[in-house]
Amino acid sequence: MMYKSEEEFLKAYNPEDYDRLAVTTDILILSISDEVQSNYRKSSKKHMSVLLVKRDDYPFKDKWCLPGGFLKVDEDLEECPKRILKQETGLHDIYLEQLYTFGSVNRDPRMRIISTSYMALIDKNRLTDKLNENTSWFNIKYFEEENSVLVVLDNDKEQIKFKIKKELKELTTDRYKFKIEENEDLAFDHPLVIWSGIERLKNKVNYTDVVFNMMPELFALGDLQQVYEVILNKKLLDPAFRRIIANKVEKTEFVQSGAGHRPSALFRYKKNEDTK
Amino acid sequence: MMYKSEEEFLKAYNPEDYDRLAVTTDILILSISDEVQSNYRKSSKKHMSVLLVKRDDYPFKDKWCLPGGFLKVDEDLEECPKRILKQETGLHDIYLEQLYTFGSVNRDPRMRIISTSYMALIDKNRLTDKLNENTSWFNIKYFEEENSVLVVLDNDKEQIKFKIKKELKELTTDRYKFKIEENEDLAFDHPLVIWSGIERLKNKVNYTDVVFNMMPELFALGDLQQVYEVILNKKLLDPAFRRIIANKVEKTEFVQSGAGHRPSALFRYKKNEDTK
DNA sequence: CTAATAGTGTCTATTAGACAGTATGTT
DNA sequence: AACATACTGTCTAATAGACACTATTAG
Repeated sequence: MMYKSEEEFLKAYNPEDYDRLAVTTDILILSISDEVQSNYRKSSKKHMSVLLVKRDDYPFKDKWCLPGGFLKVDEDLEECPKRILKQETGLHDIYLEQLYTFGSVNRDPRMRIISTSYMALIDKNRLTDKLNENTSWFNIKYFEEENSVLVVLDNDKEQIKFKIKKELKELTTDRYKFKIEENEDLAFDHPLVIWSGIERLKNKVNYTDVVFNMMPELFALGDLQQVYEVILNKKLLDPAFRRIIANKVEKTEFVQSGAGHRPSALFRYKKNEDTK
Repeated sequence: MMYKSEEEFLKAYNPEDYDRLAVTTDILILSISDEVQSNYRKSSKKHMSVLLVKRDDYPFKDKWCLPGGFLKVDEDLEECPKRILKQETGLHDIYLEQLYTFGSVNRDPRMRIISTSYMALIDKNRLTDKLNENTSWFNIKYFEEENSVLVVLDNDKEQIKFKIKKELKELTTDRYKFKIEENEDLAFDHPLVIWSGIERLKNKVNYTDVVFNMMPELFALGDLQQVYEVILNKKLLDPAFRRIIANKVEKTEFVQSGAGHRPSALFRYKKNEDTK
């Protein structure tokens, strides 16, 4: 059919002619948690941690899932995760990055739902409000094997495990696509979202400064190094690490003492002026 | 409201209670084109090129845009770009990767539309069918400045220019987010899609083997190098280039001769067995 | 022979990895 | 003094950049 003008076209256009579907966003909120050691002289052990919500309604009633919600028609797509984030943590102005959009036909039993996932990186110290009920931080550990990863989440009371299979994509790529191999405890396709986010963070850590979104204003280099280590899941050598981050941080006049050993100087993030 | 069972919940669930919105996908189809030189001894000059479609209806009537279409309710999200790709090029089994999901409230005058963009990489030699009418390949050139990029597309008859502004994201990242600064000729937010794709490809070229999706079965290393050069938009040094790709290709018994200079050996892509 | 690209050898500069050492706090 | 971490010096290995050279074809 041909129309004479855009106005005429739009007047004749009827959204009701199309099938119903909905868009939601899910947010992978990541942070770093400290585990206090029994021996007062040892430094605290760090973990990555993720904020999960226990579903109190169908579908997936009583399972854990990522915070998320329906997109409103009058709200930009990126506003949706910001709104949910504010609701769950009380924080705004935090680092947020789009991860991936999932849209298999049967991912939600209610109706056809397309879900865009986001990753948020926060510094837990900024959390002042109490967490909502049904909400809890889970420490993340992951064990990579040849073609799969086992991810273990725990919050002292409960443990959640899932396994992701890495399948080499057809054709010529060395990138993986993922499939859920085992999952008992998490709702929807959220294991995929969690693992996509971890992979993304692992990569990004090497060529961006995103980590500093998870750090407090002032920090010791040893702590910073530990954060890199838990994200990358491997030990780093001190001198190499310090060389690499040298131009990303600046020393302050403050020190952190009282831990039974040489006090560490406190640093702050310094934006690198020479952007190549 | 509380329900006794999942069945009961789903029975009471009414999709009609929610506002209408639609999901579309747009595909950035990239390939490499050769420009034959006047001097028979000079090798052909290569360009990246993108497939565009001229809109024959409102909105944006008579403007160029990326191929795309509405997601059907009974179709997985990734099936949608595959279907459109088949329709536009006659090809299936081609490299496809999700880029980004755009969802500003007013990106489409018809109704609320969320659009997931994909990037497809193809080897033009595989194209046997004639292109649809209203469809054309445009060569891509881009000029990067301090905080912006000028992208110029042309297909001999028409030239399309747009300018993207790179804004440093708030907070601590060195990644950019983009904004359209100038655009006369392209529909929707497609300049953003095109530039996101080019950036993605530029990065990926360094740590994956995606380029080989744009190469024929057999190719000369000089040609391969030129493809890297047009993607990265800079000259590479021969020895360095050959060192880097050495373990990604294998020499065949074939050569390419008849060009007024030393014939080049033909290589084929070789998957690297040691995946670290 | 000439123009043009194909392909290699090798030196240098830069960066990453490894290890051993010194420094300095608390109990 | 003992422990634990903070921080540095320096050697070595690996990688990237640069340049100059040799090789081989059609006309």
